[in-house]
This record gives sequence, structure tokens and C-alpha cells, in this order.
Amino acid sequence: MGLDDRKLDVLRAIVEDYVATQEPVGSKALVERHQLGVSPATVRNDMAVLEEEGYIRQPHTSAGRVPTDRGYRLFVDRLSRVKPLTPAERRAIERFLVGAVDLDDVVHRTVRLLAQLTRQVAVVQYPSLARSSVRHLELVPISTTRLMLVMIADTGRVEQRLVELPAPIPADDVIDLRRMVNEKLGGTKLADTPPLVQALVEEVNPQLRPAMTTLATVLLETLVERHEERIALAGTANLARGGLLDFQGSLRPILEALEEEVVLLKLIGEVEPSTTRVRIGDENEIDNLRGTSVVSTGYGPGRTIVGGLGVLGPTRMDYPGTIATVRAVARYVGELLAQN
Amino acid sequence: MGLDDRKLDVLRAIVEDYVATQEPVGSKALVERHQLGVSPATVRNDMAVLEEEGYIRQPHTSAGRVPTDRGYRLFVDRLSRVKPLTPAERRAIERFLVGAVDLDDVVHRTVRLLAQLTRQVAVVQYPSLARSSVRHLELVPISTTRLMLVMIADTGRVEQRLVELPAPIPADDVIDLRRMVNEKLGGTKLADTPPLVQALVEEVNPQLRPAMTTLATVLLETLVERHEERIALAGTANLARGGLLDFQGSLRPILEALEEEVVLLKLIGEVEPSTTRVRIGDENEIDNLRGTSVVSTGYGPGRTIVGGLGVLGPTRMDYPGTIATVRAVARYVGELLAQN
DNA sequence: ACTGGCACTCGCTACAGTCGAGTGCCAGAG
DNA sequence: CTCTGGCACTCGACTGTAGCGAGTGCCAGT
Repeated sequence: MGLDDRKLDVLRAIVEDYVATQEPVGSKALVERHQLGVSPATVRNDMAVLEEEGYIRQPHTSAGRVPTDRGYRLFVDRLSRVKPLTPAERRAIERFLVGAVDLDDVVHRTVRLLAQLTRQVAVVQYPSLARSSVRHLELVPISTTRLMLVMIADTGRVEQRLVELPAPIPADDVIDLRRMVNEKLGGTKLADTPPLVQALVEEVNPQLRPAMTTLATVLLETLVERHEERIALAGTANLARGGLLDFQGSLRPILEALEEEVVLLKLIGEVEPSTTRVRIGDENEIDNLRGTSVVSTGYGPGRTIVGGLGVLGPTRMDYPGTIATVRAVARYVGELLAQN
Repeated sequence: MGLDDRKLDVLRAIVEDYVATQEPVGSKALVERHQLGVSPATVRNDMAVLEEEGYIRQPHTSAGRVPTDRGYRLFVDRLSRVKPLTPAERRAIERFLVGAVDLDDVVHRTVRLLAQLTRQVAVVQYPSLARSSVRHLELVPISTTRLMLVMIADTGRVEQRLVELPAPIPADDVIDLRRMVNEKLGGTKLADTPPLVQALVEEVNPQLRPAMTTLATVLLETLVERHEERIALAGTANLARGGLLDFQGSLRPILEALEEEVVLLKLIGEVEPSTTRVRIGDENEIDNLRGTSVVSTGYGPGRTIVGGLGVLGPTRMDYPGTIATVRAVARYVGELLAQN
């Protein structure tokens, strides 16, 4: 059945009031605070329908109504307009991000900024290596059998790994190795490197082969297997704000989930289109995080996307405001990266 | 007044029982569970004295006794023997730390291990730059006006910073710069570099001076001003374990404190002697962390100390066990680093 | 289609009563 | 002088009852 306009108005009013007050909202309070132009009784009838359709529910018989996940979903999809940022927020963003000296700095500032603006838990993914290109590979001899491999990506990311060589290697050979890997891999998308690395091992002259083989192993491990992705987190203290009224009872499962990089990546890393994604309550794939909502989006220089960022909070959150903030921050970060 | 041996036994028993059960302990339960060889009435008299001296207190009139911070302090200083680790714990430590590929990996594994073993919040400081020596400085040209400065320390730490040059610089000059900084700074303690860096700027030939000046600025900034110290954190979910019985009420101030690097450094970074440090409740300098206890110690290869690590938990914690674990982990990590 | 009225539900608070763990004190034994 | 058993006392935790009030669902009337 089609919900008529007034019922939608009622739902919107319920969501807004509940988000603001954190208390179940009744029919009387609703007509007082919003100009609905009808009586409480009418609103009650509308509420009954909304409840039947699963958009709101009553915590107890004698209490007001609270939006369900489904109700929030409808609200986000059809009833809310994106709130423009206040000038103060704009200024905060600029002030916070100006003066960042390198990628690490940008990411840290961003995640703190997001946490502060939204008053929720913020998560920022470092530019994904999979979406980066190799800018330079550096080999620094540590001893005759040890090299430090430093990879610098065009996104500003720098990764290093220790390479333990099977046999001592003269300094000149290190130079050769460096030249070869840079010639072959420089400028290529990291996602495309595995076959190239393979080729390197096969083409190299026999004398360098053992060294190149271990080097290749480390390269593949670093790029594909291990950390590949990095994540920054901030604002966990905000979880404990609502006096535990949100997150029925225990923060533990949430904190546990937030300690798993894999989980965080799932949350904000899956960025396909450049649109903002909102996951509400049960829509979350992570069991520990049902009961929370996640707003995430991709960021990157220009129109490309190199990573994701977002925030996590109670389902009872200010969606329009949060979405606006997340988008704005992502855009600013993109601009910052574009200056590279 | 001198507490006689039995009173100390009583205090020990109270601490042990309270830590185990999390409930105020009464005189009757005490004589039942420990072989004190006296009646409850006698214990009560002892308790009265202990309370008067400030080692224990009663939450309510009709409840048992609970140790005070002062009581825990006495317990830690004089009444507890360090618990040897179980073989299972030893094995866990080895299994966890074997196979770490580089410093980052070591630190991350260590912090997770500590959190898991102690079931508390674990903090590990990366080897302090102030206590490291420069092994190598690398300059990688990114563009004609940008260099990536990569510093590798003998402790395995690698720091990088982008250097924005005032004017384009030819490739040969970069090589010169690299040679100069390495000759001058290579092998020196980082704490001693500032004057050397200064000297470099003054000695360099005029053509390279502008580049060297900005390079020097970045070097000093990186080493002295900025991150200098890095920290890894794990196990925050353990805070929410005790059902909020510990940490009267809110986790918020604690989580807030844990997000501040400065605070964490204060907690575990001040390592003077190689001994283990225990801060109990109010002894903590950080206001937000009164009500928690911190066990910390230094670690490093051989007898030297390059950084600190420790755990944070409720004042009601298993001190002997925690101290033993923290020490053992620190020792293993030291051995691991010594293999460099 | 909306409204006012009314009976009903049920969580919240206050209050009284009971129970029991634990204490402090004291007189007496060793 | 130290320890012990006994006893009265305190006070938090729990239970049950009662009244209140916010909020609802339903219905008859406009």
C-alpha cells in the first residue's frame, strides 16, 4: 500500500524528534512540535499503519514510537535532504587540513577531523595500494645480506620491508637490481605487477637470480598478501557518549570489531561508485556491528577513487548531517591529494 | 604502627579474593578460603586496623572490605611474589613473535599478544628515535622540486617525509646531498644530530645551500618536533569486559585518554631503570586514568632500552600475573630486536 | 476523512517489609 | 595480652503493592 504524504511526514517527524531527544515520541508531542495540521488522534492512526508496515515500533505498550532500521532506511532514501554544512564546519575542515606535510599527516588529521565533526567513530583508509602506481622503488643496503626495500607510490604511500638475502651481495649488484626493478615496475599499476615481477625473476642474469628471487617474494608478499591496506581510526571515545543508551548495553563487540583491520576494510573499503553508502543497523554484514550505522564514501584526487573513509555510530544518528560531513571531508581530502 | 604478619596475610588474602571474585570480601569467607588459623572475629579486628590505616575500605556499612589504592600498593611492594609464566603462556609468546618480518610487524604482534595474554589494554612504543642511531638517510627524487627523505635507524625504524624544495634541483645534486648527510649523520645518535645538521647547512657550498636548508628543517622537524615517537595500541575491547563494574560507570574518559599519543607516551615512555613500573589508581598523573592501573617496563636489545611497553587495566587486576607477563614479553621482544 | 472522548495498558516511582551478610563490641577463656 | 564466641545492630538487596501518567486503540460523531 502506498503511504500517503502525511504518513511520510509523520515518519520524518518521528525520526527527527527521536534523533534529537533520544526518547520514544508520542502522538501528542509530535503535533505540538511539528505543524502537521491534524490532531493527535489522526497521527495515531497514521502511526498504527507505519507500525504495521514495519517502519516504527513501540518499545513498550505504553510508550511512544521509535523508528526501526527500515524506518531509517526510508527516511534516508526519500525523506531527507542533505544538510548544507555550516560555515563554521567548512572553516574547521580547511583549518584542520591545511598544513598537512605528508600522507601520514593528511590521514591522521582527516580521521580526527571526521571524528570531531560527526562526534562519532571515524575510519579512514590509506590510499589503496591496489589503486596506486609505483613511483619509485628504492633498495637501501643495511648489511651485505640485508636490504631495505622502500616503495613509494604515486598516491604518496610509502611502504618498506626488510629483505633477507640468501647470500651476500656486492654494492654494484644492488644498483643493478634497483635499476631493473624500477625500469620494469616504475609507473605501473600495483595491481598489475605480479606477472611483471615474475618476468623479472626469469629475465635476470643468473648471478643476480637468487637475490632477485627473494626480492620478488617480498614484493609480492608486501603488495598482495600483507598489510596491503592500512587504516586509521579515531573517536572511539564517542561510542561511550550516549550513556550506553545506544548500543544496548555493551561496547565490547563494537570495540572488538573495530580492532580488526579486515572488518574496518569491509566497512569503508568497498568503494565502487563515487556515491555515499549508508548501512543501517541490520544491513551491516558484520554481526558485531548490527545495531550501528555506517556512512562511508570514497575519496581520491579528481574523479578517481583511491580509498574509502567514513564514520560509524548508533542507528539513531543525524543522517543528513553525517552524510554531508562525510562527503565534504572526502571532497577536501581529494583536493588535497590532487595537489601532488 | 607496624602491621604484624597476620594482618599482612589478611590483606593479601583480601586482595587475592577481591581480584578473583570482584566482590567485597567478608571475614567469614576469608577464614574459609584461606588457612589463616584464626577465627572470623580475630580477622575482623585485624580488618578494623587495616581500614584505619587506609589499606582497605567498606563500600557500605553492611558489606565486606575492598582494597584501596594504598592497599594494592602495599600488596604489590611487599606481599606478592612474581608468578612464573605457565608453559602455555611461554609457548604463546614464542609462537606469536616468531615469524615477524620487520619492525612494524614485531610491534603489532607484540601489542596484540600483550592484550591477549593479560586481557587488558596493551600499549607498545616503537623504538624511540631519541635512543636510535642513524643507519642511513635516503633521498628519492619525486619531481625536480620534491624529494622523499627516508631515514632508517639502527633500531629498524623507518621514517619518511616529503621535502618541498624552494627551487628545482638537478639529479647530481641530490646525489651530493645524500652523500653529505650520510657522511655527517650516519651512525650518530639521533639525539645528537641537531648541532650536526646545523653545521651541515653552514658548510655546504652556496649552490646547494637553499636545498640543504629546507632539508635540514625537515630533518629537525621530523626528529625533534613531530611524531618522533610512535605508539601501537590494542585490546581496548577488554575495557568493556567487566560489565562496567570496574571504571565506575563510563569508559569515555579512558578511551579519550587512550587516543592521545602524548598521554600514552607518558604512560609507558618514561623508562629510566630497567625495572618494571606499576602505577596504581590515583598514582597516575593523567586525571582521566585515575581509577586504572598501569604496568609498564622498558625493552630493547641486550641490556639497553629503546622503548617502553605495558598494559592498562582496572586497579582490581592480577598484579603478579600481569607484571610477569609484561616482563616476559619485553624480554622476548628485546631478544628479537637483538637479532638485528 | 478527521476529531474528541474514553477505557485500557504498562512502565516508572515510591514505600513498606523482609532477609541476610557483615560488622563492632564485649565478656570470657587461654 | 590475645584470641574467641556470642549478640545486637546496620544497611543494602530484593519483593510486593499501589498510584501515577504517558501513550495507545477504538468508536461514535461531525
